[in-house]
Amino acid sequence: MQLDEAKRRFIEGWGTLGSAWGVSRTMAQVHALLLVSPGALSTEDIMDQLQISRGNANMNVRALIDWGIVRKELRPGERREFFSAEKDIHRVATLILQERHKREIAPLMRVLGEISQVEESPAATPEETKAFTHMIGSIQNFAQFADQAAATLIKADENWFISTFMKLMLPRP
Amino acid sequence: MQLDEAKRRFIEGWGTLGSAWGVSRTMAQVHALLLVSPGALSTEDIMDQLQISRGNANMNVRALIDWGIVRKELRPGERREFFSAEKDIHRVATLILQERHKREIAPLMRVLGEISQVEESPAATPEETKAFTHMIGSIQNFAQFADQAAATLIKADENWFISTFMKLMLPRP
DNA sequence: ATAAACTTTCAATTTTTATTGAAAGTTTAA
DNA sequence: TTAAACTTTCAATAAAAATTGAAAGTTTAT
Repeated sequence: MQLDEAKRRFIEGWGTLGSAWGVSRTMAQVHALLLVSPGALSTEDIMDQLQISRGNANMNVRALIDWGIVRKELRPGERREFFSAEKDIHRVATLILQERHKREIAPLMRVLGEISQVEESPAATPEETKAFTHMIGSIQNFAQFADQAAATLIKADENWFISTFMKLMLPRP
Repeated sequence: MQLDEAKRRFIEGWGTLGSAWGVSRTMAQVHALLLVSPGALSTEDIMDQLQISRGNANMNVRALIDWGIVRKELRPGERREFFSAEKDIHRVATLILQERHKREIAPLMRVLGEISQVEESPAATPEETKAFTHMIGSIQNFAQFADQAAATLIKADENWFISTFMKLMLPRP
């Protein structure tokens, strides 16, 4: 397979993965394009390569910068902006995790905290209330654990020794 | 807060979380409703409580059954079907993880494996090709590690001792 | 065999989300 | 200050996804 074809397939695959996980297809494709481009690209480059409009390219690049996984790059003597993706995959994972935590997990945790304060009332049996608070509590515990574990493990994978050690030690999923 | 209000808020919050992670809002809401309902519900119950059509309720319940997190329940002497959610949150997490792996991660990994076979060609510099295969390789490694770690950690959290131990030992994210 | 009680399907419709493109805004150089 | 070279915005439009509801299909009891 030629490099161009391989890049095309990566962009397509990354876009598909993104849309399955709630990231717009185009945003994921812009990210993929920047990931596999050796140098920084201009808005026009992105428009050309992905066949999208200027507005669309601009919005999605801006969103990626918001996520912290794409950087503006200014070149002396050039007026337009160039963009490049963070290439360290562990850093990408960390940044995405942080952002999703902030945007989606934290708000849910707040709601869980509030509704776990549910009061006993004549309208519901004590058993029903207890079952509910138990359910909410176990979701809270699990989310907190998963959250912490994810961040820790990304750090762990950055270290070759721990990574290799764990791959040997952990049973297959 | 009354139990009903708390349940309503949970259903809303779970629906919002779902839609941010690529699960349809309604599917997540049906799941949430079943999670906080002590007994099994009929299609009609779901329609009433979430104010959705019969077709919609049926499709989403079926999808949840496909995911393995909702079960049909048949009652002797009743013709219609009742549905109940898996209440063990660790099992829910495991099943969701398995399904998402199968549907979204595995196909991407297949693509990554194929495109990592990219050949040297006159159209690209060896450096460019090497940078590409390095990028793809690090995504492959990371995905494999994360996958394995996630499954292992869910199992770990099922065990109170390990869970508590790790919470003490792992640094904060 | 028929009817009643359900479940499933799917074409039409509605709702939501993404995209366009042109106008408005900004920065730089002369 | 003006013009050129860009970037950003946003109302209109297009595309995608979810939803409805009625018809078709299925199962069970008689």
